[in-house]
Amino acid sequence: MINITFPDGSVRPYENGTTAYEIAMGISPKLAAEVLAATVIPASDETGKGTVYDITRPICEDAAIKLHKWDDAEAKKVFWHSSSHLLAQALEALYPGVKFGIGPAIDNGFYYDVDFGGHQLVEAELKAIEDKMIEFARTKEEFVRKEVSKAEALEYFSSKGDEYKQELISELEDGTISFYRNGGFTDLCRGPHIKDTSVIKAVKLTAIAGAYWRGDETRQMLTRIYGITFPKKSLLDEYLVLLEEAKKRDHRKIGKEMELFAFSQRVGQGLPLWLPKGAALRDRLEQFLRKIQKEYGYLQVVSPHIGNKALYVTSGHWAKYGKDSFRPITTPQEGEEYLLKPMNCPHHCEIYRTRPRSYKDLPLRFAEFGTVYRYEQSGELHGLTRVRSFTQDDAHLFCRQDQIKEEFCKVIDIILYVFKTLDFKEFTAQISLRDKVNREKYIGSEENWEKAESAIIEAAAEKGLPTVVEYGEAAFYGPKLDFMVKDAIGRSWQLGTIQVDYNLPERFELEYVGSDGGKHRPVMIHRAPFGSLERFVAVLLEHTGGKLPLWLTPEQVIVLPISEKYADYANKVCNLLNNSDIRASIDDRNETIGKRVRETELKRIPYILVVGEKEMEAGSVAVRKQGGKDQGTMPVEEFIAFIQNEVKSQLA
RNA sequence: GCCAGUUUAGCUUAGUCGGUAGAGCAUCGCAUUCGUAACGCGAAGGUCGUGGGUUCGAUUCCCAUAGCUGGCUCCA
Repeated sequence: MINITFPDGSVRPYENGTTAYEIAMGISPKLAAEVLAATVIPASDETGKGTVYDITRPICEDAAIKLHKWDDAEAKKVFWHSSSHLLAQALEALYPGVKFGIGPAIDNGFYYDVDFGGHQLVEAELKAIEDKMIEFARTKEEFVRKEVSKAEALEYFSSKGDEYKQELISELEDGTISFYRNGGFTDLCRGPHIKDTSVIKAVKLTAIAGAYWRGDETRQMLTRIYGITFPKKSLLDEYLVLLEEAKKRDHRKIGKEMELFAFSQRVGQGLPLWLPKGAALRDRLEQFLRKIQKEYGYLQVVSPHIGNKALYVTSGHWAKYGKDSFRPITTPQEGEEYLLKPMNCPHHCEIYRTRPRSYKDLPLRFAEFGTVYRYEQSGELHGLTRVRSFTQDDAHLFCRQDQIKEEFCKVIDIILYVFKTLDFKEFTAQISLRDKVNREKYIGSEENWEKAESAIIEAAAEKGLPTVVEYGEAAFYGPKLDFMVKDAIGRSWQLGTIQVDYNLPERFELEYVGSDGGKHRPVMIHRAPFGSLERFVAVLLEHTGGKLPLWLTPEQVIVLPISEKYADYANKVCNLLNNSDIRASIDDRNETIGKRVRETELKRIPYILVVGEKEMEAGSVAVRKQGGKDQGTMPVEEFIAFIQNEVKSQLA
């Protein structure tokens, strides 16, 4: 007998070799039908993390168990991974001779990389594949696990002629290899899987894309088929609705509708043009940050858009990124070369060097809304989130070793204030450290890296941030802390970043005179709460669906006179608002009030003031809030105070 | 950069199995002077992304090229 501990702490005895499915059955058949996977934490497991098991896999020692239903991430992962096998099974039935790469579960579904030989898969074929998957799912095929030897595994796939699987197997250790079979399809797989295919009720293949074998651009391009499956048809429908909602919130669409920014083929790929309303929006965001940064002791600086190549040779960026950047700008002077600035830090280092610095000067915080230019690969460009010209809300903090943590904490405070003001309620902080093994790409000493990494970890802990640690995600010059926010419909975006840098001060030979009279090297911290204005505006538009907070939105109020007769009064109201720094305009076009209200709503303007006979006589306005909420009629002065209060409360 | 798809009026789009294109919104004119999500009538607007090729004839077929989209790789 073995003892199984349940999440509520209760312990029950079971026969050795019992399965999660049998345990669930013992509780209720309904539960057993819904359980897709189980986390089993054997008493001997010192990490306490346990392993996700197939529900049919025997449990052979005392263990804690957690049964996973669809709502758990673990269950979804197993479900989708199994679905990728179902996809492969369907593909093998429909396209005999196809070869398979890998087919994992991802955040939203799964994919399988497939080599179709000479065949070019087109989207029209997906429907037939979906139907075949459903057909197989209904036959209730069990996922059967089988341990195989390395030789056996190689033999199977070489007879099948699948060189991709053979390559994968050749890298595995003998004795750790397992196959899973569903119906007539057998795949190399570590598992775990769902019990059988019958729980897969709804299938949607979402996209076809090219993907390099093993992510290596020098190797074979495989066809990647993306899909998602659900245990209920209604869940698929909900998912499709969410996709529609995401489409509606696309910042590229909203940016066009709200006339914020545009692109021109003639200006060039990835070079956004900010239209008047968008430029004003940026300006408001800049002022917002300037104000708080001033409170935190930042000093605003300005640096040119180009810099001598020598500057980037010194910084090391030329060696690392030179070949993939915009080409150097030449001059009439033989041998003279300049680069469009790809970052602001080297310039700020030179600003630091303009005079000898004392330990009393530190920390020194140089801030700049600095526009930088990077030659991103053409296929990588996307709306405002990935462009070739963008403006960083950049700052570099030069400080003493003992000040790092405090400076870090202060930056975290600024970032949290930004998130709060812009209503990003959910976020996590990702601590990016060096790769655990492969360390030759990092510049700087082991000792300095250790110090930097622990400073970040401590600061994050002190501020109580929800954190995840990622190894191998650090920049080449230092570890970093990145903030990932969740938007209103649950998608994750990377925003603010804080990075420690022991490298540039070294390269630029930055120094300060300490209290001991000796020369010391300052530490540099890069930070950008928005990341870039472009990216931030994009995320903000997707987060809010274009319904920006009142303080930020391009047009706050529109005044609609019922007819021409009240246009003069409407103008008067509009002027009063403008004089009180409220962004108001008038729409006195010869259109019905209904039509103008509709158009104003579609333009996402927060307040509509309707004025006619009654309002003109009383010196009042009839207030309608975005979405049709009638706020009643009030004197103009009262409305002005009302708006000013709302703005003030949003910025508090 | 790589794979695939896509590009028709300012915007959203229909369409032509090869015979030079049709709509809604926006714009302009007329009518209307209106009380909270589309009043009516009329007009104008397109060398169908660009350059080649095939053809009696190309927006449609083929090739090249650019932009865009979805992925891959990349992201200082």
